[in-house]
Amino acid sequence: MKMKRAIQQQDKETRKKNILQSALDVFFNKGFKAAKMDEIASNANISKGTLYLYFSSKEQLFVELIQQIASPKVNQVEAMVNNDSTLEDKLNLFKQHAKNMLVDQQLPKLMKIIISDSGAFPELVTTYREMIVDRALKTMSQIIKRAQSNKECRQGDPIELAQLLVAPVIFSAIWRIVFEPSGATKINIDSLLALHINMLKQVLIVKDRVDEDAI
Amino acid sequence: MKMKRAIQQQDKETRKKNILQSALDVFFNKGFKAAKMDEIASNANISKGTLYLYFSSKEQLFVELIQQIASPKVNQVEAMVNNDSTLEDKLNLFKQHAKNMLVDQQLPKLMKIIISDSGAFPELVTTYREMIVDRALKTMSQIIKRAQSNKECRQGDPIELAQLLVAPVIFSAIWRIVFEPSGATKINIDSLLALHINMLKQVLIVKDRVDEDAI
Amino acid sequence: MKMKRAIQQQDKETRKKNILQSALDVFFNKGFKAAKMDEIASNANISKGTLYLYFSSKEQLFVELIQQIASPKVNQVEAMVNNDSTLEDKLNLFKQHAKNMLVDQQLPKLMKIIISDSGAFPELVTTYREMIVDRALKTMSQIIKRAQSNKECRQGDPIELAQLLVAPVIFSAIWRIVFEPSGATKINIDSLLALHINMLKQVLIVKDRVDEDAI
Amino acid sequence: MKMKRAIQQQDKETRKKNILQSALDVFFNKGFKAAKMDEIASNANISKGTLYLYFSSKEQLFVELIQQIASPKVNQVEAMVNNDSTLEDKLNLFKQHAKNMLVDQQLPKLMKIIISDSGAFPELVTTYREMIVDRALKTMSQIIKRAQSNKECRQGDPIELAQLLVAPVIFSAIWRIVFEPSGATKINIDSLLALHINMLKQVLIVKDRVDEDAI
DNA sequence: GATGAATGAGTATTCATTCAT
DNA sequence: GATGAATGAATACTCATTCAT
Repeated sequence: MKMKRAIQQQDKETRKKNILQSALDVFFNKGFKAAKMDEIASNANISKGTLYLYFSSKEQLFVELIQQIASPKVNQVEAMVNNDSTLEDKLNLFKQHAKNMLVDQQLPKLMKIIISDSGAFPELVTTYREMIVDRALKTMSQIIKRAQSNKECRQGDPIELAQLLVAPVIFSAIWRIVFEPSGATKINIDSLLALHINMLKQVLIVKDRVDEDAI
Repeated sequence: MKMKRAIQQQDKETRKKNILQSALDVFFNKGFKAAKMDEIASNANISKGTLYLYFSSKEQLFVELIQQIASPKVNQVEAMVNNDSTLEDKLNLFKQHAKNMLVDQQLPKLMKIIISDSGAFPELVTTYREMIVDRALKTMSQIIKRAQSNKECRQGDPIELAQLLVAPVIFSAIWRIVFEPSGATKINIDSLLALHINMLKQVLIVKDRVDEDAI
Repeated sequence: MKMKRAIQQQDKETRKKNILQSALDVFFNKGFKAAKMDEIASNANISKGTLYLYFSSKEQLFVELIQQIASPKVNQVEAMVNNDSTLEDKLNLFKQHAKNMLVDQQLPKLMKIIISDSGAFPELVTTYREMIVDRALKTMSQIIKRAQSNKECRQGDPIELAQLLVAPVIFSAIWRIVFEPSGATKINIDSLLALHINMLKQVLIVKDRVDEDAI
Repeated sequence: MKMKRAIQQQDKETRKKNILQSALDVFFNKGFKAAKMDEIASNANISKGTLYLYFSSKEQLFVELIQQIASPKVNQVEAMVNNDSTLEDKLNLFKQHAKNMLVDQQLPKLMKIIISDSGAFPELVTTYREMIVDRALKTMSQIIKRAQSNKECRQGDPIELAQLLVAPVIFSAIWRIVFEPSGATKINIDSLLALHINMLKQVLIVKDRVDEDAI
């Protein structure tokens, strides 16, 4: 059965979105090499030929998929720092963003794809890291650095502190993506992140009174 | 040139080890689907045909590889709990084990393979998780639970505390495996784990009474 | 952008001519199999769909192209014989016709197509041969035969003499079509044909005086 | 049914020859684009996979085929000039070589392939032309030039004379390759070449003195 | 009538697996 | 036991043809 034609530019964009969504599923489940263009096409309810009207090759589809997903996330990450509340507020905000990201799953799925196909697409890993990962960690470490100069935060390498802040989010992402589908106990994201952030606040945030700090 | 025949049982085992090591490299770098039996064979200095004298199929080689690597790790993990020192000692020990694991890279590589091919081998993920991950987390959480009943450790869900304990190790593993080859700043494992464990000690360990500690 | 409708019969014919011209270029450059309908269409400034309003298939377009080009040539060839001048005049006329044909290139291009796709279209080769080649050779051989009975021309198989007359034209056509585009020294058609015809005249034409002929 | 294995280097060469022979047939009949690797393989009584053990791609097979056929011909052509007999002897020798070439058909088939796929492989045309065609024509024109300086041959551009010498051979090749399979009257090569060479001798060869000739 | 989006049969190429040597 | 030549199923990609707009 023939698909309705996408004559309008708008329809074409929609069609492209459908294909990218289907591609995300298939690349995510199978990895680049094992993903079949046929499967991506039929999951998007189009024929193989139509796929090639929108993307000139498997590789181009793959690369564009990564970019489409990754791009909007950059700003979200950056948004967190343009906000001059207290460190505590920022940690709370981070918790919220992290939760959304984990629930939405797009970024975790992307992460899984990147991990899987890092060997075959080293440039992609570089791009993704520079665009998202380095940026996010840099943003976080700047927040911490600023808080440290305010005496709001305890001392310690800001980059390593940012890594420790982020680690449980990565852990949760992998858990959900890799282990839960195979029957693992589900992680309670809310609870885990709350515990994580609470503990961090306890160690990081300097209480105003000098004497309390004197451990 | 023909390879020497592996007449002795011992030689056979050595040959198998070589193949598995080669397979680990190739599966790790390419993923299951993109890995070529030819490459695994030639990296092990044997012919393609010989490969099939030791493993009946690519899939069987893959499965056996996972098991061969995973099995010995189970005991290492379990060893940590058979030791009734203080929580602080145990956290130090964990730090040491974690560092070794990250330096040795076998387990991180296995982790990458599992993540990559989880879609194609769900049973394998289950096995790996039950054998290693669940066991490790359960062990950690038991340590914490015990410490909590000793009043040595603050309250909080022991499983989630174990997850937070483990998270930076996972993070470091992924960083080293995925990002460092593509040019990321290298993680200082020692320093990061030290910071992590120190912070954890600060929040978790209950200082009983000042005088007891001072002995 | 939509093309103007070819409402008038005249427009239709023009459109068809355009398509055939475009098809000639493409079939000539690529051969039947490698020629793309898309390219033929866009070179004719119409859409792929429109092509099918004029020709029901690639094959039909091909066949019709051959016929369209070949047909008018038949009469040109035949025209040469309906002319009762001397053999020398006829050879001069042949030289002129040959030169025009080589300069115009349509027939040489057709020849290249026929050679290339003879395997796939044997009936076409038959048609083309019967319509053009056999006819031309027969015409030539009749001229020669007639001249022989006039004692204007030396003896010898008229068909073979016709073939030898034509051979340098075929040679020149191939040279121009195949070799010149890849950098070969250009043939000087005028000069080559003049030499050819002069030499032929020397051997063929019987000078009036009996004693000179007595070799 | 599996083919016997080519273990010895010699067997491999034989296998390669078989494939090239099959490829010649198929490329000759269909042209490069329409030729199917499957057909080449099955005509050589091997599987498609085996083809790729000997040639890495269709294009490489094509190029190697051209070279394999063309290379040995170069020397044959050159051989004609290393011989300091009279021009008449050389023309007779040429007649003989030309006949052999036409009967053997390998070079005519190659010529047809070159003509057909000249558009897609311009470098190949260049190579073939430089290796064979230019060389042959240059050889012929040198023979003529030398004969002209000996006063053995009449004046005229040696290159054009060489082209006229060669033209009927090209004509015959095309006739046999393209027209005879579709039912054309067969050319009598012997007779046509004899007539051609005789006529050439008449115009070209300068009879020194009547009495010398009369011995 | 004209368009070009959609289709799917057709083809080059790869690679796990077999098995004659 | 070891080898690597042979196989053919599997898969990315192309392009003639159709037909909704």
